[in-house]
Amino acid sequence: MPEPTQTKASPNMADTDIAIVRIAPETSFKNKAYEALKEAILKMDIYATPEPVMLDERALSERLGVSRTPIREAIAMLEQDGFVKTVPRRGIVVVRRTKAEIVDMIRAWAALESMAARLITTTARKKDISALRDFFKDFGDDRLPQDHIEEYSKANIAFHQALISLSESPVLVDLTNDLLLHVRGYRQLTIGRKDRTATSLPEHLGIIEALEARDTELAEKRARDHTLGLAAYVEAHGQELFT
Amino acid sequence: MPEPTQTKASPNMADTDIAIVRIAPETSFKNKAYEALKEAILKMDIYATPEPVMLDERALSERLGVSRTPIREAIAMLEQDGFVKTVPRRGIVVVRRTKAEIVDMIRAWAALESMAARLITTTARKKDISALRDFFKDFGDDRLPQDHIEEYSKANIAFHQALISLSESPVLVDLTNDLLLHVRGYRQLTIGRKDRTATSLPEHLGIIEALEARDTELAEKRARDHTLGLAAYVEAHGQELFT
DNA sequence: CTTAGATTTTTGGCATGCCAAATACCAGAA
DNA sequence: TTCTGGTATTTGGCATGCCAAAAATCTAAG
Repeated sequence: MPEPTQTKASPNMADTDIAIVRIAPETSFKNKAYEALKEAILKMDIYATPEPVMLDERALSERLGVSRTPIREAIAMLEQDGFVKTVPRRGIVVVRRTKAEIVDMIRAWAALESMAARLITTTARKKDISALRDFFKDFGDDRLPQDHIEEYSKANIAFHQALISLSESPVLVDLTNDLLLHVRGYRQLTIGRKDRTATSLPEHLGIIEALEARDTELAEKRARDHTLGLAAYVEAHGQELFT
Repeated sequence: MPEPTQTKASPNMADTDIAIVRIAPETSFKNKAYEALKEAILKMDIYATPEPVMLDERALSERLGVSRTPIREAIAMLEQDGFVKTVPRRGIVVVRRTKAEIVDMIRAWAALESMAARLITTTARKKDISALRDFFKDFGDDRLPQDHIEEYSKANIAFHQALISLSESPVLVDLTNDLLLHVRGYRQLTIGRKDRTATSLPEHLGIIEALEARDTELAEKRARDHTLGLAAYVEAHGQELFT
């Protein structure tokens, strides 16, 4: 039986072949809980308090208005992501990354982004590459990034995500997004620092130029060195975040 | 209350401060199920049959002798890994990767491995680098890899994993291991192909030499190009796997 | 007041059962 | 025979309740 999953449709139905895919499966409580918890974890400043942040299944199920079952499934998913760790009979703790781990993640990010840069030089359209400049159109000699750090930081992240998207590589996009979620907590405190912001914008423009020039090796190198620079910066100046 | 989670220990206990962490929490059914299912999925040849492979919660719980609850949690974890996908009221399907996805994963792998090569040139010990040759000590002009494909394929994977481990970067190790698990199904059918095996060993030796020479850029390039070569090979010759 | 020991409470792990959606199956009409 | 409508079954989603381990609390001896 060649097509066991497809019931034979009536003739006038098969010919029209209307493009209906499937009705919205309206996400389950499990997925809703996963999204809600993930957002909550990312929003909280895990590194503010010295005590580990704990989660309670029953409290969460009450807060979200569902039973513990979907909560537990969501927790299992978050544990796979590395956001929480459940200690048997002890509790669920929100994972805190060490400086070394953050630096390590940024290095992996650099690797993935430099590969994205490679791919872009061979496949992306000129128009799309040039559009990357738009993220920084609000900044210039008359409006320095270091004077609008919060705003520039947002543009910065958006630029990097758009850059990687241009590679049209789902794997690179997904992996870097995951890494970014873990690094973001620190990123708020480091990427926007004035001393680094000053060099950031020219480096970004340099990456774009190399991409436009279809210079694969140079684009890769600039993308890599730029992000490795961030890693080195965090490694050198991120100490105060881990007191 | 500064330390609410820590009971005040008796003096003679606190002074010794013995390095006992915690007795083995003997993995839960959830984790056992996760490992068992993961191994089962990796072991089966998903690409052999044209019909999608389905899993059944109840059948699995019966097979493993536990209730559905830990099974469902394990399934949720596997879904995060991208090994299965549960379709709301339809079933749990083992995910089949397209050729494009596999190629994409191999490219990401190339990115991560080339970064590992970079790091190794600056941190690894000479002794450990040279030890990488041992994986291929059973092969040479008198015993060609293409004549012992199965054996060489194993050595090949072991070499790559050992290489990345030398970077001492947990993130790179974990990410590449995850990617390898997804690619492995294809790898059995492609990495061992004679036409590619012939060039594989010299390339590996070339990587090792660059690492020993502490030539960061060259090591990175050789590691990247080697794995990108595999990606290009799969893209060009892997068609028969997706009939 | 300190501390060892018993007791209560908390917390995650897990089994069980019901529900609704989707499917498979079946009988009757054309 | 073929198609249609309805029914039984399958399947994942979820709520509930009990259990044991660990922690917190209480109690009484010193």
